[in-house]
Amino acid sequence: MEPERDRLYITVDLLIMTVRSGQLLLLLSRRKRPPCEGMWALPGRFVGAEESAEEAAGKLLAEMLPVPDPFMEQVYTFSDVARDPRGRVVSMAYLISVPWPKLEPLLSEPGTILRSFHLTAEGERICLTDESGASVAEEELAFDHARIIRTGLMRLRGKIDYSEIGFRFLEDPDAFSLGELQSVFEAVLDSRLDTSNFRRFILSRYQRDGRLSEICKEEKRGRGRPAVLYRLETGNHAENRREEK
Amino acid sequence: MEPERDRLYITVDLLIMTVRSGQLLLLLSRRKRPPCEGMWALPGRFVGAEESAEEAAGKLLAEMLPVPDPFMEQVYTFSDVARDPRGRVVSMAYLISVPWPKLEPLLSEPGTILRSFHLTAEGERICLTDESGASVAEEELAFDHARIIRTGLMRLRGKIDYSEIGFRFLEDPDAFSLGELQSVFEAVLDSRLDTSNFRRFILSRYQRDGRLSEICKEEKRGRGRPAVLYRLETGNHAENRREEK
DNA sequence: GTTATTTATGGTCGAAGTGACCAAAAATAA
DNA sequence: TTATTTTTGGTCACTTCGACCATAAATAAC
Repeated sequence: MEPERDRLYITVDLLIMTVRSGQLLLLLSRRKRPPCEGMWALPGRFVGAEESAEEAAGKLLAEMLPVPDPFMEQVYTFSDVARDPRGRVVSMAYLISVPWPKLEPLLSEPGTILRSFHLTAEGERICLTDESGASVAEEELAFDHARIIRTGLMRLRGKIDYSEIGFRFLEDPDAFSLGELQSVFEAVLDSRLDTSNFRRFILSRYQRDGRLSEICKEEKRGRGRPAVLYRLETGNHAENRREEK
Repeated sequence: MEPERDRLYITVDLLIMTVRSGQLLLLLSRRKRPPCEGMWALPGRFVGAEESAEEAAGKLLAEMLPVPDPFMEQVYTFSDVARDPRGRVVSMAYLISVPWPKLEPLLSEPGTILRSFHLTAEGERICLTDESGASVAEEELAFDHARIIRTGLMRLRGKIDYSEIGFRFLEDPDAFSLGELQSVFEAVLDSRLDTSNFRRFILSRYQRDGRLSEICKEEKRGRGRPAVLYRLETGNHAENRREEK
């Protein structure tokens, strides 16, 4: 698709995030074409005239990473005039939470161009780090994607302790331990949490209204004492409260 | 402007809100043209190819209601395929907080087509009430504007107790009493608050870091004991935390 | 097999915050 | 002068939260 001047286009850009061994990962691909050729970019796609942005984002995700039952959430819409040198392109950003075990086999498939980067933030600047430790500077990111990533990360961090988005990174929301959940929170917030306090927080918040229930304790992997497994009823609870600058 | 088929358009729709005597008001205008002729609608405008959505929203506001230093905030972007019968129109909603004393003279000017409605919510449904008590049903609202209004109201309510948005409804952010601020909160939340607890909440939150400071006590209108006046430093504090469903 | 290590679970303690009150001060209205 | 209204300040019980500590139950090390 070649954009025309004097016309206005909409794209969706995906913030595909996952948590692997205590680290928050973001998926980027290297641009093969100008503009911004060779730079790292969020996967994106133009929105067609016959589809909603949600549908466009869903289709793009299905093409690139056919994960079952993906969790998508609109983050923000970026409409600066000069954000795309090709012309007038408005970008709607969607945040997608994927459990790492579902993502990992898809990433190693031959056709995949997506690569994962460890995502953190230092003050206002985001930090993206390669598997080898090499970091991607904000200047190496295409368009205004650094800003989009920053917005998405702040959104995720802001929502994690009052919405269910943290649970969407769990391999199996019907059988997880509190330790696994804590690991997700620590990866997202990039800080260590007190295990005992975290347990109290989660249980008091979700077990009170019966959405979090103990399931039969199975024998589990890992070193220490085996953990009780829980299940979250993904009810349509009131989950709208706070927002972006 | 006449939309073409097979093309995609972007509009901004404004949620202009104010607080008058303890009530939250929203501005609507009656549509003069099809589609949705005769129905109540949010003021809106197409986004041109040479302007950002923020600029478009600012221009529209300046044309219709030239309030000084308006406070705008992007709420959400609505992109359902069938939301506009003319074709493919994506709407970006902006929330605008205006002090009633600045708004009132503009509303009574001859050219103004905007009218104010008392906005509340009963569960999932919004309630819009005329000055005379007559209510506007969700079905009398154009397009998907009922949904947009609902999203905006929830956003406002969710942010009011941790962001500075409540202060933007005050006539003078450099000289207000806690009673005036409480009245704003009560209007937005549509519930009564305990005066003493509200005072403690605001002072502990904003006075601690020096952003809220007492100013010299002027003689003031009203009945009871005269109030101490405060001033808020509208610093660029971290105000991004939580978001929409 | 015994000991160290790791992870999970449970609890305490004090600081801070919150909701429901009460009371007094300082103005106006009756 | 008295009643009413609004502001200001305070108490008290309850909850929440951060920083700890202790124990249980598994594996890893020796």
